[in-house]
Amino acid sequence: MRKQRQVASDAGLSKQRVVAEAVRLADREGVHGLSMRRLADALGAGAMSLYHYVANKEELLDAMIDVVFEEIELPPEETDWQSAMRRRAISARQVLARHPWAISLMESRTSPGPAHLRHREAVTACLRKAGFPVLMATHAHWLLDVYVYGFALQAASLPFDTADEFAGMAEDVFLPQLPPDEFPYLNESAAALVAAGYDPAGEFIFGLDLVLAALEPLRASA
Amino acid sequence: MRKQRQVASDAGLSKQRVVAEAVRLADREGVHGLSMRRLADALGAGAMSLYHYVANKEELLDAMIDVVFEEIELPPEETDWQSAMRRRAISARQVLARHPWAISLMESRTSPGPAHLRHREAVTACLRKAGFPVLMATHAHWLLDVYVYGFALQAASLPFDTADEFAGMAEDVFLPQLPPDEFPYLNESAAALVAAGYDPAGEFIFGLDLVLAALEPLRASA
DNA sequence: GTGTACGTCGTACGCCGTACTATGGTCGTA
DNA sequence: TACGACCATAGTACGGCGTACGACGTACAC
Repeated sequence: MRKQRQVASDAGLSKQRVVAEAVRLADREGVHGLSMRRLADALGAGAMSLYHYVANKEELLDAMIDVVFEEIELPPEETDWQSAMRRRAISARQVLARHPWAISLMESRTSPGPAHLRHREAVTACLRKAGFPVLMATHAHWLLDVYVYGFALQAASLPFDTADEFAGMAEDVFLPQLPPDEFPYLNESAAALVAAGYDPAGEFIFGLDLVLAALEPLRASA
Repeated sequence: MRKQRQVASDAGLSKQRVVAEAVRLADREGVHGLSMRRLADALGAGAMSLYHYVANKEELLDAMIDVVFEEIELPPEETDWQSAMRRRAISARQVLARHPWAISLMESRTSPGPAHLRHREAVTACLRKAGFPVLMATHAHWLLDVYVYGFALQAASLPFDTADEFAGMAEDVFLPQLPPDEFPYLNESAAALVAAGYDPAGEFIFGLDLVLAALEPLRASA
């Protein structure tokens, strides 16, 4: 019988369990709150035990990113390319909103994991089958990724998440910092945004559809 | 007379000097290489002396980001909106390529500095004067920023910078990891990309012009 | 002259990632 | 059943981090 631990599910460690708990911890406390010691505590283990499942923290972070990619829906095969790309982009945005730490990790992870590669292959396949010439498919893929990750990056850097939070912060924080004579246009747009309501999902769709439409003409030029 | 220090330019510290040296250090060693001690060493000072110019490291990072925004060209006023946005976007890409650490900092900096605000005001002004309705200007501004920062984010996560480096890594690293039967499309596009040559500046212009053209129709609908 | 305020310093504390070493339980084989 | 090998786990320790604290020189106002 195993020694009693402070965690209910004490079914022994495994790389999968370690990585999953790391993701949960990062979701809860942000990437700054993720340390090997705290992760080990959360697993009811000693700090050094983790190093039997990951070579070092870098490898742990790589594995966490790949978990994120596993959560992103692959482009469905049975529809037109725009719907397929739309689906996977929306899924990606949701996943990245759920795991905001992932964006800050992307910049420093250079070698893609298996789920990431599978994802890239599926997206490239979808674009090629839709009639994009090889290099155009590369451009389109790149642009779509830029959009998805760029959006997530900007969204993560905003100190609010909902329309209400935005309205509250606009009144209490932003507008007081923006003298109307020095920043007339920012005042105008902040006021308009408060009136209209800030809607991240809608904002995402707006730009996404613009990008998808802009890519359409590049398709038949094979 | 001041005590002799290990650094040539020993004209006394100041917040500006501290921040400038921090930027230089981050350029040279990356954001991981930037510690208060190393920064103090580079300035020929003790670690704690820095805390008379910045409240804590967070404030230092905020100030560094604002220095980056100072370097980005404001949209010129005398041309059409597309040329103006093009200029400032290209400038932003160059600046972010020069300071790759800036992108990883953006995600965690939530309150914009003065240069950042001035920049936002200028961009918003340019779009409004070009005839974008208030909310459309917001959408356009957001989309352009998504593109610029998203591009920089992706570029920073690539382990190569030039066409030659890419070609070398493709042969030595990427293709060996991609069994052709499992990843046929990625193989195809990697080969095509090696043949065509990877060109980050060109890739940036390609997507930028696509986005600018897509935004044009939103302009007159006031 | 002398008080005061400020720039700078060394030191200390509690974190971090992780190298090294020890330990105890499990299991294949005799 | 006994033993030896293995391996998951734990303990300790080291160097580096951000930074709180208090002491030291000295420039300047009176």
